Amino acid sequence: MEAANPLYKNQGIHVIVSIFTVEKGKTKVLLIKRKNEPFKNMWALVGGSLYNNENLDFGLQREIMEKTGLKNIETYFSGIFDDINRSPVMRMLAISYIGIIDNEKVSILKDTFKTSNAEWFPIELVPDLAYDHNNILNSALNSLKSKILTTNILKSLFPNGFTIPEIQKTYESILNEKYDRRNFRRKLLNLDLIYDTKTEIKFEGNKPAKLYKFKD
Amino acid sequence: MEAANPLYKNQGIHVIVSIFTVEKGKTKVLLIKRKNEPFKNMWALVGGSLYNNENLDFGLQREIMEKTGLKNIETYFSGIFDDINRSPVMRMLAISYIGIIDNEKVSILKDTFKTSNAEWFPIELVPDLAYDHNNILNSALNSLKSKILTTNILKSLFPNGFTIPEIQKTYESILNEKYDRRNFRRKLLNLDLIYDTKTEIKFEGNKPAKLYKFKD
DNA sequence: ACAAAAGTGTTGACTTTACACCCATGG
DNA sequence: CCATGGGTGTAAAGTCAACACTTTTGT
Repeated sequence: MEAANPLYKNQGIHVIVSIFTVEKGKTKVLLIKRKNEPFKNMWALVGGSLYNNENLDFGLQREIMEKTGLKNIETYFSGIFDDINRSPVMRMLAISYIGIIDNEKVSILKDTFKTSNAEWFPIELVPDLAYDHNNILNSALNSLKSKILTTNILKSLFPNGFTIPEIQKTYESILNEKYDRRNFRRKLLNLDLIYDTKTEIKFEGNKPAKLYKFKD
Repeated sequence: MEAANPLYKNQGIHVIVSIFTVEKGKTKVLLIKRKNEPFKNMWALVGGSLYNNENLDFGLQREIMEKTGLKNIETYFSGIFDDINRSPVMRMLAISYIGIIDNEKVSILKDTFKTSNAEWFPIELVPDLAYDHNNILNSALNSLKSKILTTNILKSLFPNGFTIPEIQKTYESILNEKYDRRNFRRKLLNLDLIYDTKTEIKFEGNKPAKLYKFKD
């Protein structure tokens, strides 16, 4: 059925995801280079237009797949962007999500039907992006900071588990803070988000560390 | 400009608000009775379809005005409802908000172009609602409960200020809890959301109470 | 002077912070 | 046996929960 009132027509929904990783103490975000108008040849966050037969998560996963080749990325709601003119094509509402993955464990398609490149950018080196994606990314980064303190969002970064000193570095990278080793461990354990796998990981020349995993 | 891909067409956005009040220890929600299809003659939350030339807040305020006569209601984001078939007419995404006002200080239009009635319903006596509005209301109530603990959302209930014992009853009504008077006062003051107006309110036969207001 | 509701302070329990020592490994 | 980084405990400070008495007003 078609909408009668012309004011109801020509509206669409963008689903956008800021996919983060943490590498050597740097928080990075995955950007793709657009092949098509509008904003042809500009860098952009991953995402695109929702189809009218998709719910939000389904459409977002399709867009992630189409533009990066990645499958089953866990995403978390971040915010809504409703500027009337945020797209030059037609009125598009953007619904923004965040995700986080280990960039060394995945391979990203650099060339797809709609993209001509894909790169991880350290967040302080992000260029001018298509649409209002710089804004969206900014707010996504804030969401990331608050989510790692209360949810198991980092699970996707450590699918095989992690040691406490290892994940502490990740927290410190994302939040730009330093924490006391002993108190950090206690606090993280008290959050009841992780459990001891009762296995140990050996490093070169150091005492082996306990391996933990996030609960579901 | 029209979207090319038919999957991009026929999508719309509902802006929906659960407007609450608290009266004699009861949390109530404002419902309107629909005059038109779909869901003709059913009760529903306030809201409707966003126009393509409106941002979310503007569209929401217009809908509130059209269906209740109320102006300038402060609203807070609550959630998104993306079921593909949540509207029988076409694919509609719903963006849900909450608001809270003093029902004794406003007058609600009972008959408008699109509504044939409007009533405050105690939340435990809410009937079957149009669309997925029962779901939306449920989640809105949870948002309300968490927002009163961290934001000044109750400001709109007490535009002229409040005494601590008075607002404590409101907290207790919404959260269904009882609190110690002394600890409640200390906690609320520590949140840094309110300030002492240095005036007092006299009640019949009681010690006068200090008047506080929410900060902006 | 009494009833009704408002205002205030203290103690113990718990949580959070700061901080120092011992342990396991590889070289 | 030494260097590196991992693991743990404790004391002091701060926060939160429980609780009782005093104040102001109208009658």
